[in-house]
Amino acid sequence: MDKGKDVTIYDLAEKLNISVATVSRALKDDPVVSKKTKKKIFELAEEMGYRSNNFARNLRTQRTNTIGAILPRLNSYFMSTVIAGIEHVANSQGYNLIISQSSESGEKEQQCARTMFNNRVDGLLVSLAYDTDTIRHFDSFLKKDIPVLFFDRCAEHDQITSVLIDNRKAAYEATKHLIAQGCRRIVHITAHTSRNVYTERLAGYRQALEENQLPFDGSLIIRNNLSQEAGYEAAKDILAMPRLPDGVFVANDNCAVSCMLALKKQGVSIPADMAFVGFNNDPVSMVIEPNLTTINYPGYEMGEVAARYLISHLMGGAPMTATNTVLLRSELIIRDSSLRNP
Amino acid sequence: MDKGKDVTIYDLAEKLNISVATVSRALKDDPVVSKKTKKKIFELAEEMGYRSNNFARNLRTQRTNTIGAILPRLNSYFMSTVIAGIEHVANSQGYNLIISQSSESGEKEQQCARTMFNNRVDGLLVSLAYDTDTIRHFDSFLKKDIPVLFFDRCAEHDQITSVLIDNRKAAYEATKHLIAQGCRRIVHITAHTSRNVYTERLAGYRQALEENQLPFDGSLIIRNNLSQEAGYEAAKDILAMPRLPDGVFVANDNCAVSCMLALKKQGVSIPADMAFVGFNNDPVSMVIEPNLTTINYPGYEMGEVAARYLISHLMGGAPMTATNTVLLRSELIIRDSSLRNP
DNA sequence: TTGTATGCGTTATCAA
DNA sequence: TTGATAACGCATACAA
Repeated sequence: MDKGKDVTIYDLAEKLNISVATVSRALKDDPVVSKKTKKKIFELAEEMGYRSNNFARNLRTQRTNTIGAILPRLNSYFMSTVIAGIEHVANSQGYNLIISQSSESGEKEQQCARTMFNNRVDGLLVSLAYDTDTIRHFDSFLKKDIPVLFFDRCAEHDQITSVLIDNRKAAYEATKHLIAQGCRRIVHITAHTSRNVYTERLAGYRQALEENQLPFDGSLIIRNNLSQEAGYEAAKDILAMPRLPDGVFVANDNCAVSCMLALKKQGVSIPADMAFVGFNNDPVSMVIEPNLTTINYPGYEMGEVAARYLISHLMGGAPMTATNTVLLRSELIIRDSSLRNP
Repeated sequence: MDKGKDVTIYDLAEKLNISVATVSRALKDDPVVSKKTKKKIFELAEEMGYRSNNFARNLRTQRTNTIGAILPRLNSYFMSTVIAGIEHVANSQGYNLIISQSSESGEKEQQCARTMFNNRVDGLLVSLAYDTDTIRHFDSFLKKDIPVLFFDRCAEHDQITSVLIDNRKAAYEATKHLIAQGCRRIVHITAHTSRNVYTERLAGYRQALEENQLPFDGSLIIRNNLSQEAGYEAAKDILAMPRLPDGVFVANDNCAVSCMLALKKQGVSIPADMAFVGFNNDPVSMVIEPNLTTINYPGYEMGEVAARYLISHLMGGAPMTATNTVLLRSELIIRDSSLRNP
């Protein structure tokens, strides 16, 4: 048990008086090596505390066994849940995971991509930043046939598969539900961006209005960054409206919750005066009173699916280009914040 | 712009009719290379889309420029905040971050450690799992002088520095506050483990009782896994007590919040009947009504400090063995859940 | 200031 | 079934 130096296959080979080639093969569990030698080698490796050198292997094989993930932020409930799912799959498949966050900045996202590229990840999982307006920074990957996969915050690209839910449909269901509860003037709070998830949700909202012969009123759309603080601001905006709305559909639970709190403080009764629906099924939706009706967004599953998909491709499975989009199931969870006739 | 093949320093050298050694040195910005040649090399590198091969370099230098992080779980508010802090520092210092989760299992933690070891991380950040009872799985790192650093969930070890808050003191303050609010029978909900953070909090709780001549009553200690579900169960336990408590100090906001919800549903008035204090300053503490008094636990800062500490050591800074413990400031945030005489 | 030559630990291609 | 050996791309000791 030497302290400083690492044990290599040369050490093993020398000690057993065989060639490094055989040792290498044995360690890979190559069936061509005889059981006997294999056993000898394994035992000695164990005894000498051998560990394979990944760099040398990577250098040789030109693969890293590492997948990269670029996320807009790490410290949100949804994203951390997704990461947990990704990590779980990656780890169980023997892949390493390297993670970085774009902090919702397109510029930072490009940096992250470059770093991932230089680290030669075998594949890349990405959820786009708020203000990413071009996805050319992934071209270098595609050019080298390194698969890239978007999840949640996606963009159209014919070489990149997207894993997401049907945001339009989910928003449609949410809005329809509010209408069914008697709402006629429904505010929609969404992000100030053209990121797919938000435009789709807006589209679903509009569709539900139209199908129910309700006019679309642009003054009922509030755009902000969907943070907690933004929720308080939104409440002010709502209270300042010449005619108060009777329903609010928010593209994010966090923002919905703080908005509800602010409105409640001003004497607004929920759901009687205003019914609320959020998005994500964040744990806070169960803490706010009344509990928030929301869209269940399976973050953990999304992480698992995305990672599994990427890895199975890396392991020589189905080509990615075949499928353009993988849609996960989501569902409306009805709670008290929107139930007017219980 | 060849598609398949990577550009190497050999390509650059050949094209410029100089040696690879010079190219290598120039790319490292070695001052020994003349400005002129350096410029030529940089320009060509840019033009040909050269990117350095980290494996080759790592293989050569025996360093990876990567730090590993093992966390009990990724999908909790606190932990994801810590990760964000770690990632921020690592990234800005040019270090890669590889992450894995032990899922609160000591066994899985050992696996993670082994993987990190095989990936030859330059340093390791660890927050221990619930049921980790030995830390021998980090010996292999220490033997090779790979620095290991604990944060939040720590264990005593004379070669491992710990970054944490003064849990005992924080719990002491929390309990003292409840006593000052008139509480005399204070329940403490904590984890079913001997992990430092929980034993320390319990110790702080006891100390506050003793200093105020209140008897310690083991039947007032509720142990569970501090999850949301556990909070509901804890509420049942509390309501089943022969004599109801008048204060509750929970080692975790999430659990506190669900416990409060369950108690409220049963007609318990908070803080009048029972005052509540949580731990962590999780966002839900601001959503629950009344808002939860809690200990502010600076997760992001903790991540930053831990990462910075490790990296500065790696870059040849202060040796880690000098400092045993880095204590971060925490503070009691008083909100309505514990304020009896407003 | 630049060049030569070697080793880092594996894997893969031959040949035996 | 095994062995010898050439890459893989880079960094550095030594020489020039």
